[in-house]
Amino acid sequence: MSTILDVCKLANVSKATVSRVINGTGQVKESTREKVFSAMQSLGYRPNRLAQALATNKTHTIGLVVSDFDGIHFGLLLKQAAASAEFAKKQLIVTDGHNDPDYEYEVIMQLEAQCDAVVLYSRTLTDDHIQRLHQQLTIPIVVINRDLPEQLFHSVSFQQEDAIKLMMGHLLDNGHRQIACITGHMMNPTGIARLNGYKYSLAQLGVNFDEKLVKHGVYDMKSGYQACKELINDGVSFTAIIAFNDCMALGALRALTEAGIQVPEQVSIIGIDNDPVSEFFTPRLTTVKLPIADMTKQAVELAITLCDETKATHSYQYKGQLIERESVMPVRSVLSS
Amino acid sequence: MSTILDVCKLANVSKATVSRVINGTGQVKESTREKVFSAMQSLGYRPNRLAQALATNKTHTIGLVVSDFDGIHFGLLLKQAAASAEFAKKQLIVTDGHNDPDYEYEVIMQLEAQCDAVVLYSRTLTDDHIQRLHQQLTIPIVVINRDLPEQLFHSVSFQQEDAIKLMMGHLLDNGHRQIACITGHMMNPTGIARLNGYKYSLAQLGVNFDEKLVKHGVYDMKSGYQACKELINDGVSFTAIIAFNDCMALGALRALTEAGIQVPEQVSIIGIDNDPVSEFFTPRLTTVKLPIADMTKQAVELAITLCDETKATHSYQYKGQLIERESVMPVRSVLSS
DNA sequence: TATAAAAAAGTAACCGGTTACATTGAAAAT
DNA sequence: ATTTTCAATGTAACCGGTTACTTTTTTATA
Repeated sequence: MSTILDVCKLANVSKATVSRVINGTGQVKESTREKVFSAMQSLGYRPNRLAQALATNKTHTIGLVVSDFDGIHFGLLLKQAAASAEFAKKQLIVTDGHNDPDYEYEVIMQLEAQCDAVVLYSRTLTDDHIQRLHQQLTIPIVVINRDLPEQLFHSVSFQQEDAIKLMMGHLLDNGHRQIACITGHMMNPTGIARLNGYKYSLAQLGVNFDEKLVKHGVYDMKSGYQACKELINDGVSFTAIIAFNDCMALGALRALTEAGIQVPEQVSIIGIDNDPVSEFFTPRLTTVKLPIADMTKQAVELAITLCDETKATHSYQYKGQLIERESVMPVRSVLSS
Repeated sequence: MSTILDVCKLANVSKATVSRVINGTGQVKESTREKVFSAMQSLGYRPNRLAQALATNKTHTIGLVVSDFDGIHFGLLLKQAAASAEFAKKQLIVTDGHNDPDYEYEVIMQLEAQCDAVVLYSRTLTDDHIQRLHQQLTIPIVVINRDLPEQLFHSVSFQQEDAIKLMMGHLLDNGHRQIACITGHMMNPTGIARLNGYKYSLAQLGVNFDEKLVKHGVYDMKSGYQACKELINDGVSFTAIIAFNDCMALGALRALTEAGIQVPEQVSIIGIDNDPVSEFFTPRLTTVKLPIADMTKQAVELAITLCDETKATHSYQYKGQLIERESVMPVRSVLSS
């Protein structure tokens, strides 16, 4: 791997001059520029990014941290982040926190010297961790999908509670009253906000909250499947299931199918995310779209802006959008009444 | 962000001494070590990785390059790579090549100064690109899922052709003779090897290869869906579909379902990958497992080994394993005969 | 043609670490 | 008491770039 010195020798100029032609800064005679260029060419020279970063204190890199690489939105998120980063000619470095808050915290702190800004999509970090990060870090951080009480940092968030209300509204409008709920993790704000939405919607119509109708999943198909199976085995009666994401809804669908329960004729299901696979199941899953790609784009672009200019705290809010497909229908009793 | 100099001042020692306690090298008096430690502590000091890398020419980082972030195996691959890397206390930096061979080539060359080794899972790079990479790069490269004629570099590969033969064998054993095929990209060796497997198996039983039964997809559900729709619209008759991955098989399943064609009663489907979602569709998809997690683990571990020692070219071969579920059954005519 | 101004190129310090080598001081050996 | 040995620490060069500042060369102006 050749260095700038090799280029210097071959082109018979100083480091400064080579540096100037690399960066297109300062004044360089055309003939010299060509000399240097061809030297770089013939050596296959590529400036060492680490050295450049060290010297300029600019890495031209955005760090993207997720709690876990198998996160549900992970694919879309990464793809969009990569696209936005490349568009701005920034490098993207992606890391996960192994679902361990302390590890994740360390990972982010380590990123400080390697990035100009970081985008965080965390499921595991506590609010307190995030606060500390915000205080300690000297580089800007943009948080996706996390609302902290005070708007202390840049964030791109989603109206969790409203989204659930939207889903519940759809179910309630279709006459459902016995609505089972498959939640996600309950240690973070997302799960809590969503459960609040569920309870709120129930209360609005004077339906009692029934603990037995609530099962906790971990956002994957398997846990949705299992939660639904428990629901069935428990013998509680319900006419609809609301799941805190599409994957779990789809897992539940499978459990229902296995149990010989018809969807949506006997039980309706609604999910949230608008996961690409949802359209391919039978019946096609009714869901609420969580615009993760848009949110990611916003977050990465904001992060990129923040590399160069300090800005007052920005925060963007996105909301859900109902996508009606085939997994929800009016409850039988309503039809026949 | 504090530097080593801040620690020096606070602890009243030289850079060398601080460096020694950071790395646990050389001799340092216990009392001094403590002094330095507490200085680092109170400053929240973290050594700058870039500077360390520049000085030592060791980055403790493995680069993972994929052609595209929405690659099918992407989730599992990343998760496993992250786990293996962390286990060895290496940083993992992940990049995609935007499905553009030249861009991908550049990305990898750029990684040279930032990584000690790179693991490549490429769908877009040509054999020639890979050869050039191998010649140009001064760091080792491990290629997943790619067989080059000569064993010039480290690789972890999958017996593509045999896997297809396994799938075809299963279909043929079940009496199927009219087997439609939904392929993937045809510009890379994987697609070609797989198609060869298809043709070979057909030829073995003296079944004519019929161009009309072959449709090209791009490994996602949508293309599988569309390919299958075309098959139906074309009016060609077939009793089974073999798809070059599970996603496309699942897309085809959806198309069949929509057309009112029963799976597996009227048409059998088989995929390859053992994608986690395959189990949740109805009917559960019969498939051939492609042990991507194992392969990734192998590749990353090999890459990590190669950071420290130069080794002769290694190459590992994995093979497929049939997972029988519910989407394949004996062809009707055979049953009734 | 001499001189000021502008352009081109070079010098050297710096970014934040590591490390070979030099120096210091104290314990061990003579 | 003197010399040897070695643990403990410091000095300075280096990694591969950037950049403020200086010097040299060229061009423009008088």
